[in-house]
Amino acid sequence: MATKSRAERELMDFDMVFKALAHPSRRYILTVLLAKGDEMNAGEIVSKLSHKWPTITRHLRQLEHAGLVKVKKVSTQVVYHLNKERMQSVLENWLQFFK
Amino acid sequence: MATKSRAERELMDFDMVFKALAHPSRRYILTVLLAKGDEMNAGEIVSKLSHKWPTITRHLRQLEHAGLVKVKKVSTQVVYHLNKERMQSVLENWLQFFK
DNA sequence: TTATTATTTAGCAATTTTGCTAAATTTATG
DNA sequence: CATAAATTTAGCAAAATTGCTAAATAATAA
Repeated sequence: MATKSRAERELMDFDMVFKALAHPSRRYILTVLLAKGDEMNAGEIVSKLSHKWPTITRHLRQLEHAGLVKVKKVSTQVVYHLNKERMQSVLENWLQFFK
Repeated sequence: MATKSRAERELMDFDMVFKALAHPSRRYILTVLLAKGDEMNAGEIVSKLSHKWPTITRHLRQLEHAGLVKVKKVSTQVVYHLNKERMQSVLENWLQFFK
């Protein structure tokens, strides 16, 4: 029961990714990462938005959960970078249905 | 002040479309329309989901607002059909950024 | 005109999401 | 070890979303 079929996994992908993309701040974070050459630490991202750090931390976790950003820790800093391939593949899979 | 720039309109498109796609029932409605050869009236759509009519009416309105479905009245019936082109164009525009 | 069918609107309760402040955690540095 | 810097977690209040029932509307049929 722990294993999921390909179709089930695809449904979960759609769910996580579309939920992540539903909020303007999260979409904005993605475009900021894109503009900055796709690698920024949390503090830099926070400085680009008008919300408090904990709020943005949570948005970042949702993006991470959706697989749209990847994270690595560098001493005390947390570096985020875009996962463009994931964005492409999940949305293309969805669009495929409508072709 | 009433006119919006191309960029502003694109931002609104992203907002409406991604919000519409965020809920699994709404995505499901779109795939049901697709499977049925993309034209169904409200009652048929309702019969394919496990929610009450007013709930689904509201989901349909959100899809319409996002431009993902088009609506026409045929006497007492309301016929919905997919706007595949809109789905394609808005999502492709978004994906374009990440290429 | 009345009744019927198809659908939407109103309005409310439950749930989820968002944003905040304050406190905790983690790693490096003096 | 104590402090500082970067970030997350806890927990709460406000706002948004979802689903429901009951009532309203619109077009057609009897």
